[in-house]
Amino acid sequence: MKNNNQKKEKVNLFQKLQNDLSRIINETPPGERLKSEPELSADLGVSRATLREAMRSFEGQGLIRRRQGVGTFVLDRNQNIETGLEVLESIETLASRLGLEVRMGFLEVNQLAADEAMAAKFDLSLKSPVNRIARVIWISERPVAYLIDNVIPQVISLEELDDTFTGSVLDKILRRNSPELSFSKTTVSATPASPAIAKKLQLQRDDVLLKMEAYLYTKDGAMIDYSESYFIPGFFRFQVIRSIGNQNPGNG
Amino acid sequence: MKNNNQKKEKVNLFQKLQNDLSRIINETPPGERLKSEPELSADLGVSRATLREAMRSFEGQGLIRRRQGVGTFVLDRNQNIETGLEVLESIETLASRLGLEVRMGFLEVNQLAADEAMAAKFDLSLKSPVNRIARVIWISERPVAYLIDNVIPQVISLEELDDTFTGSVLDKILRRNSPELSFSKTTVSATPASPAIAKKLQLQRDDVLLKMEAYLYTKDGAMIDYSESYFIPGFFRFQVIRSIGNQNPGNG
DNA sequence: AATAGCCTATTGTCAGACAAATGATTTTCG
DNA sequence: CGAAAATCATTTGTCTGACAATAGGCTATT
Repeated sequence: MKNNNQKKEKVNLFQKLQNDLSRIINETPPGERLKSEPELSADLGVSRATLREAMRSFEGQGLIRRRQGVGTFVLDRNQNIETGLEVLESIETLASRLGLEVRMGFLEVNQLAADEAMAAKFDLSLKSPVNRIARVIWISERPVAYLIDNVIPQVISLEELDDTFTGSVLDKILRRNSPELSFSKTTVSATPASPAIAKKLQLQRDDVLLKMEAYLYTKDGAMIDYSESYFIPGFFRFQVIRSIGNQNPGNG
Repeated sequence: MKNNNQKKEKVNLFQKLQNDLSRIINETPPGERLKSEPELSADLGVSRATLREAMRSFEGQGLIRRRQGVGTFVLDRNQNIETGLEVLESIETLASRLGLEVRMGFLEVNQLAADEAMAAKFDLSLKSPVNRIARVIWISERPVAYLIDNVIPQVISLEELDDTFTGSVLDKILRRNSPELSFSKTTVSATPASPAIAKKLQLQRDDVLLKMEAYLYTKDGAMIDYSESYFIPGFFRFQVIRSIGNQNPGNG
């Protein structure tokens, strides 16, 4: 009996591979070549086929460039956070995937009573309690984003927001795997910085911000989190693949 | 005399596979299962390993969900897309779909020589001609957007931009159905209005604009149009559905 | 010195095999 | 008979080894 796999943990091999490969890519200076695929697969203990799936995934994220006959090269990320909008992930998860060092500043947690607008969003009655979690995200000693989550206490109570809280409501819900999430409906816009936000982000008032409003839904169809996010444009590039719609069949 | 923009017949196998697979996914109703990987790879004429690289790429975009022992399923990515970003359409088509009356002002058409940045985008040589089409969009007697298309002359020549031209490069290409389009890679950002654009949109300088940069690709994988679009935020709200990444393996 | 051809390293693709997970089916047994 | 256990078929996950295609460097020839 040939057994080349002594022990396989329950964790997803592919995810572990993605982490390892992500680390290697991040540790490699932009423009440099990675080791060859046979070498890497040997180093990482996976087959070349599996490694190539991960490579393809990173290529799709614009982190590497593969050239047949030459090698695989690390692209210059230019300290930009560039990500697809199709999949929702926390900025902390995104940053660690990109090898950027982020830290959180100015965590503010309040419980407030729902005003009319908020009550309507959550389909709650007026003055129901809503937990508001606001934070500033720093990258390389500069504030780059301001994020506000409004979440109903049934999903995240104030007691849960202890030392272990990283700041990301999304990550917390995902980690405990309850409730099961389905999708987020996000609206993209632009806005001048209000005085309050400008101060937090060390900007001038009315400087330009990219704004996203997101409604997070569970598989039951309940809306459990309404967030407003403000990004300094220079640091963030959000991508989306737009497919070609059904053409007008009338014209042939 | 050597224009290397002509595509070799031997197009990227992976790109072709992505197109085929994309069509299959789009034709499959959400929630339905795709054929098994061995079947699909046989249908599409590629090996299972290559197919799986493409699958991984689509999984990363949140289009499908794969479950070991069960199959691969098409996710429901458009619960409600009204002005969603998922599908590319011209602003003229969008407006007519919404019953808005739009008109075009300030159509400007130039031919310019590609500078370094533009040449790199199109993979052309320096100073190759590029046609630039800029226009202002008006809705209800107010300018609301400024759109710039840069397109290679092989796709749209200056002679084609006659009276019948509505202003939309996208619509023109779609109407004549050549070349066949595949998708657009769009980046969303925010920017203050430059003096030139502010004047065209009747704004103050440094007023906030939503900016989109889009690269339009044909089914051959060639990039044929690079566009910059500036929208006044109050008039546009772009939505996108973001699915939850599969953080938890094999847990139905 | 310039050029054409060869060599080698690297990614691209393939075929086949087995492992692991899942849901349906059949068997076992109280 | 009914429920639990075992079995089976299907499907994705991963591995192995091989060959093709490409690019860049090296060498021999002119």
